[in-house]
Amino acid sequence: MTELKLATWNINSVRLRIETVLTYLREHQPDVLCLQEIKATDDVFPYDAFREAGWPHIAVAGFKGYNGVATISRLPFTDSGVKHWCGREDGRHVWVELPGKVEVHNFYVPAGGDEPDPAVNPKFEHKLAFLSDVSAWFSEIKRPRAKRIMVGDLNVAPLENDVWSHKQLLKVVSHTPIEVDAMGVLQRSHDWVDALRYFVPEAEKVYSWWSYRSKDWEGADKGRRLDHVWVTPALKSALKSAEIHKHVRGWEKPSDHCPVCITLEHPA
DNA sequence: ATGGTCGGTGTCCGA
Repeated sequence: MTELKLATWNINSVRLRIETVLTYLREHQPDVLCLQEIKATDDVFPYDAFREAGWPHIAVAGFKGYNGVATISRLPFTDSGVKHWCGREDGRHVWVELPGKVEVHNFYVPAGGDEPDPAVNPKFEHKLAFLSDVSAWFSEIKRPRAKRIMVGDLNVAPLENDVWSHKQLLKVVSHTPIEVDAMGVLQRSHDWVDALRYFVPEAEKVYSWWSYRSKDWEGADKGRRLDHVWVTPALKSALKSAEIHKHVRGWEKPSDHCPVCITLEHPA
């Protein structure tokens, strides 16, 4: 393996958008694609479509109707598994190990509902507990030279220029100080490097999600960066590029998220 | 301006 190309994408129903995903795979040729919100159980996941397209290695943590994550790959897995969080088996984390002992953790963090107060909103309480539990786990398994990648719809836009208006979103779930703090704890739990911001200056606005509730998503450009790719320090020097594939948001019948993609050099 | 639009366990719920 000389180069590893890995993308993450909240697809908002893998069955409805299977042709869209295949088009993306053919166009961008990632070795590994991590999907979130597949909205499918394991038994109805479209395995054959991915196998026939050339991505035969698939790990799924499915769930009926909501959530669900899947990692599809051209490279075989040397190990894989599903982890459950907060006492629920709700399809929010699947992990795989690639040749060269590179672990890829694919997450769908709870969105958290509308009210950013854990005392009155159980969904927000769940989101904070989820981030806290994952942080504690990464702190436990942390090893200085571990080659790990964490990706997914983390449902937090941590930096001022990860949202269209920092001031107007301070009380909007995804950008509140309490979530941004929780994400900071998570990021420090394994000294994660934010791959996109490794290449894009913090002063530059960059988004991966634009609401469906906008007549003109591109013109209004009221986006947020909710989708992330993080790598451990051992992989930092291997980072070659990170891109947001914004044009995909403009395709027909799009997901409200677009893919985020990184290229790593010689990760094995 | 507190609406708006999606998808699926579809005529409500979660995003």
